[in-house]
Amino acid sequence: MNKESIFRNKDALSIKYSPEKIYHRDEQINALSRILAPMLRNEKPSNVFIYGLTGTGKTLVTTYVTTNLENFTIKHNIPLKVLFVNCKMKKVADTEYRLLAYLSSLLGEGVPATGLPTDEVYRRFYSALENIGGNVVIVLDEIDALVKKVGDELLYNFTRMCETIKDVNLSLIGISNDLSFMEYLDARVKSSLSEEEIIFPPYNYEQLKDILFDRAMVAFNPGKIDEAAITKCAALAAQEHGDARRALDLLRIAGEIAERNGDERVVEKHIDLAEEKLDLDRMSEAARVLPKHSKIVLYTVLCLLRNRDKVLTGDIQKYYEHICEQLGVRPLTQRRISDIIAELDMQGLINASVISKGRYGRTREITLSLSKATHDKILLQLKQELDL
DNA sequence: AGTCCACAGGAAGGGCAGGCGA
DNA sequence: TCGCCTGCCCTTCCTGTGGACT
Repeated sequence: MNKESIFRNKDALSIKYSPEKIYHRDEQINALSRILAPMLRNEKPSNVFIYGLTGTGKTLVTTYVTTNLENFTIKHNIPLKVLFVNCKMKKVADTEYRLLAYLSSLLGEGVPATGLPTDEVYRRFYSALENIGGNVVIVLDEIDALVKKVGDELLYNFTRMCETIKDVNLSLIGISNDLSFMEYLDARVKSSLSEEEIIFPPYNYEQLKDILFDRAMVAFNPGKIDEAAITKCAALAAQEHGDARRALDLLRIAGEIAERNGDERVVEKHIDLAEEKLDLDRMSEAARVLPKHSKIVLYTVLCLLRNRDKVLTGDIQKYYEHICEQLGVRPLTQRRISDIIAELDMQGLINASVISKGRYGRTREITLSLSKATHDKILLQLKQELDL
């Protein structure tokens, strides 16, 4: 209690924090503002498609612009409603039905979590929209995840809705991490959704430094963090496609580690420790919430990769069945295991790539990119969770 | 040039749970 | 309570495929 804390305002390093100044995104802010401006004259704006890798400020800029827009319209008495949805939110907006139900609830129209036919949910959503009237902006964050899961028919319906609905200026903002995502779409959806496109390039080292120094000023007490630690953070994040979110996480965790160790200030060493911890935490949490059979498959992969650097689907299948026998559970079929491996790959828990071994068949080659310590800890965690 | 392996991955559908409305 | 709907997990059946081998 007597010691001065390292942090002054830790929230400044979280993703929920909206900084006073957004660095190196003036171009994108202006572009989005110009696109949405027609709403201020009660005219329908274009739909917008926003691309950029994780941690490039897409969501930050979008919320910044829409919040300012809302504040302005409240002052000038212009009807505007902004609906923000993260399509990756499990059990909330990851299917067509749930997304519509969630949007309807934001508009004040209750829709049960399941049970209704989809056309009825659409009908309720339409009527909620028409009741609200005026200007409505729907922001679909991580839209690529949704489309990959449920197809593009939903977007087709949405874009049709933009054109047909009465008395409402409806505009869609789609945000995606995946640059190739547009290729999956139906041509009509593509042209309608991307009337306007805004691209968020990755931050470079210098830009990340500006952002981190700015946030560190707010987050840490004076003299509690080394300049070298911040530049190291920026350098690490710049290597990883300029992900500002990761850089901020690193800084926050480094601060926490320093505080816990009772150190005076945050130095480079703490950043290294933070990087290790970040990897472990991400893996550990992802592994913890996996369904049972996915856990067994992950456990299998970790076991097999303890003394070699790659495994194939067939090896996993055999060992998986062996573990299932040990546990006394009925093993799933190869078809399902193939999907589970693909799911684990999608989540970044393993790296799987399809390769051909000529006359020895086509298969997936699975590797890991974990430190030895993380590997062992996750293996142990799964072993305990599975009761092995 | 043709064969053939060991899967990948699409399609269809079963079965169960959760929920609504009559 | 019953009929119906969606979501989810899974199986079965099937076709497709890259490239080493013959």
